[in-house]
Amino acid sequence: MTAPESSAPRLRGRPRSPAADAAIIEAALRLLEEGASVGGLSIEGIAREAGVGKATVYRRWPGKDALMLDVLRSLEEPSPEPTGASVRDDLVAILEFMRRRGLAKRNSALLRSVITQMHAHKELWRAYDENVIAARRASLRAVLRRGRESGEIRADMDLELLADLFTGPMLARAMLHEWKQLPEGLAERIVDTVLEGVSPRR
Amino acid sequence: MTAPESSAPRLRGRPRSPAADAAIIEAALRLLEEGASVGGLSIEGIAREAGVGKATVYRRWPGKDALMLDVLRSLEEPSPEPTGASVRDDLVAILEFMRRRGLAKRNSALLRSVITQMHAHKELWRAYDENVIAARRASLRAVLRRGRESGEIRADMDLELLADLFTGPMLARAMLHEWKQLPEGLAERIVDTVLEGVSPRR
DNA sequence: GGCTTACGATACGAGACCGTCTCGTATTGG
DNA sequence: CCAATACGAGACGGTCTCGTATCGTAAGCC
Repeated sequence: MTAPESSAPRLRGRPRSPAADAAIIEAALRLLEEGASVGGLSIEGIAREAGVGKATVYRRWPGKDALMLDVLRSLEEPSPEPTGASVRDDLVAILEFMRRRGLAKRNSALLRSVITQMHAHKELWRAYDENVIAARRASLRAVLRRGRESGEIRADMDLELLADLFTGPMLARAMLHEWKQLPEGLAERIVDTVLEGVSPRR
Repeated sequence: MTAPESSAPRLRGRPRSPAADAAIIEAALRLLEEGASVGGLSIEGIAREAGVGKATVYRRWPGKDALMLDVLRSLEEPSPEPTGASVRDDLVAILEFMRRRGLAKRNSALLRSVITQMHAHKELWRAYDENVIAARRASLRAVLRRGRESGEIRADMDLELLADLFTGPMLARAMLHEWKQLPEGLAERIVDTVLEGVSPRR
């Protein structure tokens, strides 16, 4: 998954076990899923859950922050390329991607914990923000801009606000009432409603 | 502010100091503002910050969870009564109320921490959810229902989805990019855009 | 086989916090 | 004055985690 170290390929002696790498990250994810907070995680607990010595963790990461960053990175999947068919379909695809991520259960409980716990360690959050969120947001903005040029979206709209109008409802629902699952077709309904508006008789 | 005990008015001996009540809750809020996570708060730390003995805290609350609940309650303000002028104005009023709460700085940093940290202690979250969020949601739903009856809102809309469409953007923005403040007029812009839709030429 | 490094396990001292308890003092009612 | 309770401060034994170090063993390279 994630190789904490890529430089200086030591050849002497026994190589580090990739299995341990994976076991550690898996254990951290498992604990987070079970409701542990980022602040409540301990290296000691993670090592125990992973069936691994503490030293094996410290050999790979200098501390909890660095480990957490790799844990987050392990969740990343490439976001979908806009097909370009129509702006409406691209927006649906992006929201549907979010929905599936939220449903993944792994992320559902996790994103909540992460997003806010992160703010405590400002550096961690900045790293996550720049590496992950910024990319997604840029992709979304590109789609919106295209829609404005093609006439599918009113020309006077603030792109920043638009982005929140589309993604906000999905995010809020995922973060606030997790268990009320994100139902099939939610992405389409959000996109179409925001596009067409809530008032009657257009 | 919040009286942890209201029954059994002990008359014997020295009465409990209301100043201590307030100091403890204030201290907890101060620590949360400074970025501490709910999980990271300690009774010991709160007592220290409040300039109060630990026993004084334990005399009032049995543990951290009960204390946290009162800390949250101390943030509550009555949500605005719908004026009934128009559904559009009522929606703006509700969102504007959310915006001001988010700006309060006290809540901004805090709500983030709370909303997700809470999920760890499921009971705490349920209590907060039932006591606070449910009431606001019911008020919002009533406004939406009224709008549907008065014809300001299309009849085929799912109220649950509508609620998320209006509140989601505000919530998401407050939770994700705190520092980018919630600008003046955001409530109006969200409401009007969702009502009228994003597509051009209605 | 010999060298080197990683492995799981565990011991270690340091330190934070827990919840209870005990100080000596302060503040009420009777 | 006296009994009762609250106060701030902090001692106490206990648990947990920290980050480091040291076991004996395992797995690669030469």
